[in-house]
Amino acid sequence: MRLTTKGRYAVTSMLDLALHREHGPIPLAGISTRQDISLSYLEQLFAQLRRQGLVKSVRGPGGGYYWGKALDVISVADVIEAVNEDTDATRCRGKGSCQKGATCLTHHLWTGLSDQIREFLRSITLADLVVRDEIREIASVQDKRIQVTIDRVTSLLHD
Amino acid sequence: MRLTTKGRYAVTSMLDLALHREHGPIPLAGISTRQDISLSYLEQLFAQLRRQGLVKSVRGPGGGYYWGKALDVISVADVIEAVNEDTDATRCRGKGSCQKGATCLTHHLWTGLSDQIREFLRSITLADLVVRDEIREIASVQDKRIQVTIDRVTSLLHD
DNA sequence: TAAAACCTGAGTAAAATAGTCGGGAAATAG
DNA sequence: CTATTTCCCGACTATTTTACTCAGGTTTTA
Repeated sequence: MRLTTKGRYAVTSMLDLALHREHGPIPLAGISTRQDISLSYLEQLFAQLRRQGLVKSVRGPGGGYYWGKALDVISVADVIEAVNEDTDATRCRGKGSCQKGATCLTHHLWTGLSDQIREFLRSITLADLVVRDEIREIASVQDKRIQVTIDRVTSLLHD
Repeated sequence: MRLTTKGRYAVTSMLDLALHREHGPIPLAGISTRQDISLSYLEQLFAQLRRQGLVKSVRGPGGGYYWGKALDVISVADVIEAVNEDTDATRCRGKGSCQKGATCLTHHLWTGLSDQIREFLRSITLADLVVRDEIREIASVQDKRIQVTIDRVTSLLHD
């Protein structure tokens, strides 16, 4: 289990998806605009999320992504692990054969600690995050801001 | 809060230090041999640990490092943060001014989540890890293996 | 049939990781 | 006092990861 910005992007994107779920499939272009993440990078992240079954996709106009499981079944740990494809954390890949055949201190220590962190992050689901008021409010502000931008561009086009 | 191999090296080293604390100051050369981490890299890590007051040093022969605080006061989070000098996790450095002045979703989500992870890792101290039997046992095996190597080299020198 | 969306693979600049190298400075054992 | 042991420091470097871009697809619907 590693914690990096890549995982953060993935969690943020999944949360954006969850917050807009009433609008049907969500196109990546929208997430890209709202969360300021490049479209191509999002495509790569979602390809991994899709392989793990965390999201499903619909192609063509009106298409986009939607959650592949119930929100209270998708944990933060699931999302992070989906994009972080684990480089072995223990050098010995759990075989206990690092350091010339002997089991290393790192092995037991870090696998144990890593398991605890994973368990902790597994206990937090997307559903937990969505119900938080602060987050709902920010999402609403983001939506409004983008609507204003769209309106402005639209009016310019009609001048 | 990030979780990488760098932090793991630091935690492992601090634990090695803790396990050998009855031998007085522990030279980095010993940790390097036991944990298979390059001496120069250890020096860099311990320079950061020393700046954070997690370890103290004694120079000259018989010198080495020892813990700078009681083991039950040093948490895993302390050690990881000491070597990970935080690259801002939120892009806006906690100012809430990311994304053209508005507060981003990432900001609240990740700072909150990051705080929870930090709190969790802060609750685990080096003292907690030291008392675990598996770890004590592995350390003992490591010590024996190294003694055998030393004996072998010594006998070769006297042939 | 055109456009909107997903999909794929290859490439790439910047950053972080995981070191190396070379030379110190302080302390102590002999 | 001098050799050795240890910490100390800064610069350099190879590799990997991150965070993208680009150039093309394919699928589906209006």
